[in-house]
Amino acid sequence: MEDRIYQKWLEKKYFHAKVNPDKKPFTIVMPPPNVTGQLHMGHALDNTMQDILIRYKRMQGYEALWQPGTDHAAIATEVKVTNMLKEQGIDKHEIGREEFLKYAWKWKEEYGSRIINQLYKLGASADWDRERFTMDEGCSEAVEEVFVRLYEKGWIYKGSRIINWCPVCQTSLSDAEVEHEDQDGFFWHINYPIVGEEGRYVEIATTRPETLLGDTAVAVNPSDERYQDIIGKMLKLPLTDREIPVVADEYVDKEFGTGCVKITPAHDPNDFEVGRRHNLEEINILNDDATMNELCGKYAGMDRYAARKAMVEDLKEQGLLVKVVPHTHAVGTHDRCHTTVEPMVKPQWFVRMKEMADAALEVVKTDELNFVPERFDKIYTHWLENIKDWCISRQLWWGHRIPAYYCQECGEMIVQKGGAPEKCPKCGCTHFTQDEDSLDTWFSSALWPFSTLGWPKQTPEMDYFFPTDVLVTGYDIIFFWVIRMVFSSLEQTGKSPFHHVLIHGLVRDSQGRKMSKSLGNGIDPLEIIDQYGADALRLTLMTGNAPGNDMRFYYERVEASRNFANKVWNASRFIMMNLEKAEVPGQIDAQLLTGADKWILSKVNRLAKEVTENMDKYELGIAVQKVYDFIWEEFCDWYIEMVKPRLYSETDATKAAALQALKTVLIQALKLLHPFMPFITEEIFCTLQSQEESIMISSWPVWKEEWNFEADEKSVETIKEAVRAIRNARSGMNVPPSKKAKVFVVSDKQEIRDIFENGKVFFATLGYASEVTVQADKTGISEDAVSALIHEAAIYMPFAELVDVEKEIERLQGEKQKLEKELARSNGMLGNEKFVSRAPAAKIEEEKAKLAKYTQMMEQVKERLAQLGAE
RNA sequence: GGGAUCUUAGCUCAGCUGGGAGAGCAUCUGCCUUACAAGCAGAGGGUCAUAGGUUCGAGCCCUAUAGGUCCCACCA
Repeated sequence: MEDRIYQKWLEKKYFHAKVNPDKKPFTIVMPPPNVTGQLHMGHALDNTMQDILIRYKRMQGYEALWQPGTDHAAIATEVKVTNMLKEQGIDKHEIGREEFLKYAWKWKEEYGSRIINQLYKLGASADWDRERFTMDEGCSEAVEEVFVRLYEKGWIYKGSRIINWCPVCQTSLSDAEVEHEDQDGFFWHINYPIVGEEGRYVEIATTRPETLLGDTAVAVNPSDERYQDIIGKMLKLPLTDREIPVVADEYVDKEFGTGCVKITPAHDPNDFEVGRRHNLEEINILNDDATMNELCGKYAGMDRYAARKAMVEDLKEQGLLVKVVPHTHAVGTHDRCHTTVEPMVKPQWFVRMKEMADAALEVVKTDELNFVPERFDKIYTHWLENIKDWCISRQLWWGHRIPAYYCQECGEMIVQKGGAPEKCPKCGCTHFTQDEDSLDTWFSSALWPFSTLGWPKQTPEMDYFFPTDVLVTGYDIIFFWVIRMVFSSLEQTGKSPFHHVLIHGLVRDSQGRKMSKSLGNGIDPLEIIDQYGADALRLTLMTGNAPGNDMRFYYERVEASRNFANKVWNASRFIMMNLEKAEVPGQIDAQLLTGADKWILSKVNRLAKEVTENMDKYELGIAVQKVYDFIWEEFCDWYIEMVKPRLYSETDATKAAALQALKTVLIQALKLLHPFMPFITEEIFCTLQSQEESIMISSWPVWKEEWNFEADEKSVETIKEAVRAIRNARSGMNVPPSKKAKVFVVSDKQEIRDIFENGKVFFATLGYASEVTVQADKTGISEDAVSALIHEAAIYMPFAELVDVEKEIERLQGEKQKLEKELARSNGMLGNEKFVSRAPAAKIEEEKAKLAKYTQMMEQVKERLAQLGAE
C-alpha cells in the first residue's frame, strides 16, 4: 500500500515546488546524507521531522520546498573505495589519482541512489526533481567561487602550521574532526644534562618521550625562582648529539610536573606556539604513517610506540630516566577511524575565522537565527568564541580540488576559477600544476543552503526560496555543519541561511546505548518499515520525546504505534461501512446535530487550534500526542459509542447528521494526523471521499467559530461523568455489561434533567441501561438500589438480586474520604487570608466553585450513607 | 578545568509561560458488547533525587549537595 501511494504522489508531482509569487515560500534544505551511506535511525528521525514540517506547511498553503541531495563525504567515501579496491587487489597509489577517481565516480553512481530510495520508503516528500550532489557542476562552481573570493580577501591562506594528522587516513584534519579521549599513560621524568656543568640536570616530565628527538628547547616559567639561573643555558639533548637552550615562557605552569617542559614545536600545538615565540627550529621527526623518520638515527623506521619503548629503555640504561608515574591524559583521535592523531607542522590551507565568526555570533544575538531548543545557542556561541582558523586542505583525492595552480617554471601560485591559467603573469610560462590537495568535505556542505538553489548565479529560486526557514539536524553536527553554513552564508549572501535550527537528539537502543556498527545494536529502519509500516515508525520516532533530547528505541513502542494505526484504520472502516449503508447528504444540517455531535465538533475544532499552535512551536511530540488522544479517546471510545444507537436505528431523524459528523470529524482528524502518518491517512482519505484527490494537498484545518459549542460540551461532559460513575459502581460489584439495569437519574435541577433527557439515547447504551428514567426526586426507587453520585445528580440502579449493601457502603465511604480531602484542600486555600488577598480573582472564583461543588456532593454522599443505615 | 543536561508510577518518558501529578508498556479485575481481544470497561501504583530559599501557592523559579549522561578544553 505504501509503495503504491508514494508512487502516486511522485507521479502527481505533489512534492515539486516552483517559484510561485502567489504563494508564500517555505523552505527546508535536507542535510545531505553521504552518498555511500545507508539509512539509519538518525536519518529516519531527522527526515521524519522535516517531512512533517514540510507536509504541514504545504497543507497550510505555502509553496513548500524540501531541497534534497547527497554529500560526497570525502574521507568516508575515499576509505570505502580504497578498501573496495584493496579487496580486488588494487592499490590506489599504483593506479594514481585519475584512475582512482573513475572508480570513485562509478561507486557514487552505483550507491548514490540507494539512500534516496530508502528515503522514499519513509514517505519523504522532498522535491526529488531538484536533487543535488555536493560535487555536481553547480555546487562545484559555488565552491570555487567561495574559495577564490575568500582567497582574494585574504581570508584563505596557505601556511605551515601545526595541524592534526591522521597517520592511517594520511590526511590533515580540522579541529572539529578530532575527538579527545582519556587514555591511561605515564609521566616519564627525564634528566637533561646541563652543558658544561657536570652532574647537573634539568628534570622534565613528558607523556610522549619519543618526541624528545624533535625537542629544540626546554621551557620554564620566567617567574619560577627555582630555575632562574638556568634560563639561557644549553642542555644536552639525550640520545642525540644536539644541544638545546632553556627558554622562559609564560605558558609553563609552575605547579605542574617539574615546572620544566620539553619543547617540541613540530609535534605539539602549544610547543609550536612557544617555538614561534622564541624562534625555535621545528624538527619533524615523523613520517606520514607515524613511523620515525630518517632524522631519528637508530630509531628511524620504528613505529611511534615502538620507538617510545626503545627510547625509554635507552634512557634508563644511560641513567637519565628519573621515574615513571602513571598518568591519564586526553589524547586526540580521528573521529572516523579512531586512530590517535599526530600533531605535525605541514603546509596547509586555512580559512581565517575571526571576522566570519563575529558575524555568525551577531545573528543569534539579533534573533535572525534561533535555536530550538534555545539552550543550543550557548553551544554555538561558545564554539564560535573560541574558534581557530579552519584547516580546509585534505590530502585526499575524492573531493573538490583546490583551485591553486603553480607555474612549473618560476613556482608562482595563481588562485582562480575555471581551471589553470593560460600564462604565468610572472614568467610567461604556460605550464602549470594544480595543488594536489582537496577541500574538507564540509567546505562544500557549508554552502548547501544556497549552492543548491543556484548560487552564485542570481536564480529565481535564490530570490524566492532563500533564506530557508528551518534547518533540522542533530546536536552532534552543530560544529561541523550548522556553524559553517551560517558564517558562509552571511559572508556570501549577507543573510543567515535559515531562521530556525531545530535540534533533535540521538536515537539510542533500548538500553540507552548509542546505536553503532561495532556494538551491532543498530536497528534498521527499513526492517521496521517492512514489519510495522512507515507510519508506525514515524509515529514512534515522534512520540514521548522533547526537542533536543535523546530517545530510546524499542519494539514495544513501535507496537504501540502500530496499534494506533490499526485503531485509526478500524474506526475509519466502521464509519465507511455505515456511510455505505445510508444516504448521506453532502451538507451538515445544523438543525439535526445533537449535543453529542456538537460536542465532538467542538472538540476537533479546539484540537486543530492546539495542534497548529504546537506545530508552530516545533513541539511535534505534543502535537501528535494530542491527535492521538483525541482519536483514541474522544472520537473512538466516546463519540463512536455515543452515535451507535442512532446509526443502528432505521427511524432516528438525526442519523444522517451523525454520519455527517462522523465523516467530518474523521477527515479533520486525518488531516491533523497526516504529516505524522502520511500513508494511512491518504489511503483512508481517498476511500472516504472523492472530491479531493489527495490529503497531502488538502487544506490544513483551521479554527471555525461555527463549531464552537461550549454549552454542548458541558452537557456531554456531565453525561460522561455519570457514565463513568455507573461503570465504576458496576465494576466494583463485578456486574458484566451484558447485565442491563434500569437507571434512574435524580436531580432537583431542571437543566441537569434536561441534559439527561436529551442525551438519553446514548446515555442508556454507555451506561448499560435497559431503561432511563429522569426525575426530580427519589419516588419509586427502591431504597437498596446501587447509587452513583455526581455533581448535582444521583444515579440509581436497582439490582434486585445483586445488591450488596456492605460493598455499597464501603464504596460510598471511600468516596466520602476523597471528598473530605478535597474539601479540606479547598477550605484551606480559601481560608488563607493571603491567598484570598493576593491570588488572581479568577483563581479564587474557580476555587469557590469547586468548594460549592464538593459541598453539594458531600451532602449527597452523607445522605445516601444515612439512608443505608451507616452513620 | 569549563559548560550543558537529566534524576517524576515497576520500565521508558511527557509535563510548554508556577494554580488540584500524566501517557505508553507492565500489573490486577471483569468483558469475544455486530469497527477493533493489536480491543473494551474498571483498578492499583508516585513525600516529582536531597537540603534550603523565593511565593498566597513550587515537579516547574533561585542556591547548594549527591548521582548519571554528554559536549568543550593546550595542563606538558
